[in-house]
Amino acid sequence: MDHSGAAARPPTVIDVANLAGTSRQTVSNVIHGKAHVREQTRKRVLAAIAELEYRPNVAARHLKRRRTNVLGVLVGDLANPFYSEAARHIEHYAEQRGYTMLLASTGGERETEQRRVESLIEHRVAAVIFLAYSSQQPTIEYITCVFVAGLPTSHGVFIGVDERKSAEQATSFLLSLGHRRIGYVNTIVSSHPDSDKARFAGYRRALSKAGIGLDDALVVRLGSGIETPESVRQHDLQRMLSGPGRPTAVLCAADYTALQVMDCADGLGLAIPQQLSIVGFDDTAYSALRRISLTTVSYPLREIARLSVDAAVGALEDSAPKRNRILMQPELVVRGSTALAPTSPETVDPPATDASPDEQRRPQVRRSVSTVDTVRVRRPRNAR
Amino acid sequence: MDHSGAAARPPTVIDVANLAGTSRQTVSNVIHGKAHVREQTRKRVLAAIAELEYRPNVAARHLKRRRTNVLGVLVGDLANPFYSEAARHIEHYAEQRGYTMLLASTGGERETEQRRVESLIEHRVAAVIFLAYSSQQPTIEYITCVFVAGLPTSHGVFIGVDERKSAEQATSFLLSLGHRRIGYVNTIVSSHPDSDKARFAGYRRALSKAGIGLDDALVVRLGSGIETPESVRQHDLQRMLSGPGRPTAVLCAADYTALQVMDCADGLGLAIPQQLSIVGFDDTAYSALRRISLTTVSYPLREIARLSVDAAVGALEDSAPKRNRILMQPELVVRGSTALAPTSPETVDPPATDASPDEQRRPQVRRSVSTVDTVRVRRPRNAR
DNA sequence: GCGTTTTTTTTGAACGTTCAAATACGATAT
DNA sequence: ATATCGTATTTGAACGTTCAAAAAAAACGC
Repeated sequence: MDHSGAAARPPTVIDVANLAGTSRQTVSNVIHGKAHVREQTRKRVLAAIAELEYRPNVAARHLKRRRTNVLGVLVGDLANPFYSEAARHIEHYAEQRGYTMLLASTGGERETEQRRVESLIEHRVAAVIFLAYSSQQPTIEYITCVFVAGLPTSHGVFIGVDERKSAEQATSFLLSLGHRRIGYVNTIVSSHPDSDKARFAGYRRALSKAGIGLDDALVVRLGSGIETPESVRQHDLQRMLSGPGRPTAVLCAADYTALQVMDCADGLGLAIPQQLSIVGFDDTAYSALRRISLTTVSYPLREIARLSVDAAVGALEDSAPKRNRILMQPELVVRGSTALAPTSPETVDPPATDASPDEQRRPQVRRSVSTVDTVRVRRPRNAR
Repeated sequence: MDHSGAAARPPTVIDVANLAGTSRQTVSNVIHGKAHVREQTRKRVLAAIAELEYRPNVAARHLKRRRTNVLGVLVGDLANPFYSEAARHIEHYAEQRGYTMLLASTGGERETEQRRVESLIEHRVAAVIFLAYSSQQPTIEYITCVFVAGLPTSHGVFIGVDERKSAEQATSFLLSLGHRRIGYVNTIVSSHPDSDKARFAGYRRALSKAGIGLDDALVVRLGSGIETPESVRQHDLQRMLSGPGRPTAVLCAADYTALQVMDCADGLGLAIPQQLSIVGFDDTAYSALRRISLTTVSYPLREIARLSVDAAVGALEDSAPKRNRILMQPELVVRGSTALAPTSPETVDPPATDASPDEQRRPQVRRSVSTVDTVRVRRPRNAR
């Protein structure tokens, strides 16, 4: 099987054809199982393919067919498990549909994003799935777009969750636990400015419904990456958590961010959840670890991945236009990072929760069953 | 700027040439800044490019030039931060050198790996960086290979760390803390069978040097993924950790695995590090979190990423042959997941460490300074 | 055996780019 | 004015594949 004599360049259909004693097109036909090919010929061609270890050149195929089987995927930060897990699922579903995933990450920087998108376009990806992007997107007329973050747009398919509502429900849950000073921590590497806004809007709305005004001192925007713990932004977080009017609970725009907050609290010696409740967004694998046990808004990540691939491939292959807005409902997974607010003047009316306070306080216990409905039931009791 | 009248197909050099009133080649020349192009012409071409939002078709370029600027990267499991962080760095360095990253993950399955490699070949990637692969690799003559896992091979560049030595040193460190029953937990989705073997060999060697035999009951191979905590393999782990002859320390082949072990211990109510010391491999971002505070063998991940891109690009662009074996020395980062072994008959001679036992026991304290050298100094005192 | 249909195979052209060679253009020198 | 040279630009061909159409081979009917 050693063809060291041959030039170090990959064999082509013509090489295969020559070896099989036939022509280009016949080889092509065998590969695609299309036209009528005599069984005898087919065998010879297959043998030649195996012999030469021939693999079709997808670039040449693309050129002639004028479309690729590549799905571009744009994520924010691969270090964030939300994105890496999403990428993993997308790769899986894409392959199932006969597509290859071309992954690119923005790192949360506008310029990087632009370059990466350019690169995807240069590769003429058939579609781009945007899991993270700035609002300022170059118009790509000839590329199918699927947006997973942000807000429903006019062009392209949108698949997402109701961010505002989710944040509102998560905040309401904290309110129902008696928290009145609830902080909000965001990250720089976010999926989309609009997602940020929507989540923040939900947070604000829940507060205002409870008659609580927005306190800017409780809002922090974090730098990216766990690995840069001493960034400037991190100091803002420390100040927020250690100041005199520090919050008793914090809503984080991502689990990844929640981990930073949790770590910061650990550093400050704040007990979680006794002194500080934390709620995240995403429900990444780490949040389920007993040590972390993060209460979080769970996103149906696998489903989102499947739907976005479906949407992309569907838009490419089906003539029938699909519905271009899919809105999913995330659910709140209650774990050990949240508890009743420490007794304070504001907490006049401690709500009767279905779990005993003792159970609420033990971080080890994992109660990942409570859903959005639970929150809904609870909110009216307190939102006054 | 709206060209809705034009066909929904990307503009080509010819479109640009027509608009600029010049020819294909001149456009090409402008793009590559090569030949003599009159300033006046150059401007017109650039204007046309901007006007049409032209982007070169890399597939066509590839076809003509007979090589791509794409680096294939094969990882094990994107959910494992080791791989996702590596991918992130590789993407960065690749872009710096003018290359695009085409990421593929094996999921630890032989068949998936094979399909993904096929896909990389079909895309005619200029090189493949193997961060995870089975020993059984198809011979790819016309593709540059860089191996980051496994053992130095005859073909391709090898960049790695001395796995055996690292594992030996980590084990020795545990021995120096007085541990005698030291478990070993591996994962299915590993970088390479040989890496596994090397690490395990190091573990065994350290044990045998200390006069301790191998106890099969202390060796477990875990299923993949944190998200499947109740897998069959997980039960093996539980049994190992809760059995009568349970270990006082465990060496894990990856941080990702160590987290599973840690979580399992938490579930069993085993105090870390008082009742169980844990050492991992990789030093991913999560291991530095105070809640985790995992003692681990730190890999110079960014450096490895940079070197592998350098090696790949170097092999492609330089005529001079580079050294094809780079072996790096990882360092042991001592954090809170390890402590002196609980007093037992075997621990006759507790070593005098430079940290007080009290400090050793507090998980919150991060002492990430100790390196391999520290271990070296300590080992002789105890290894008798 | 010969025209006709059906099946199988081959050939030419094209996808968008770049290399190599050819040509046009301008200027300078003769 | 013409040869000469350097600069600027264009043209033809090719990369490896597939589409469309042509051609060849085989099968069929009478």
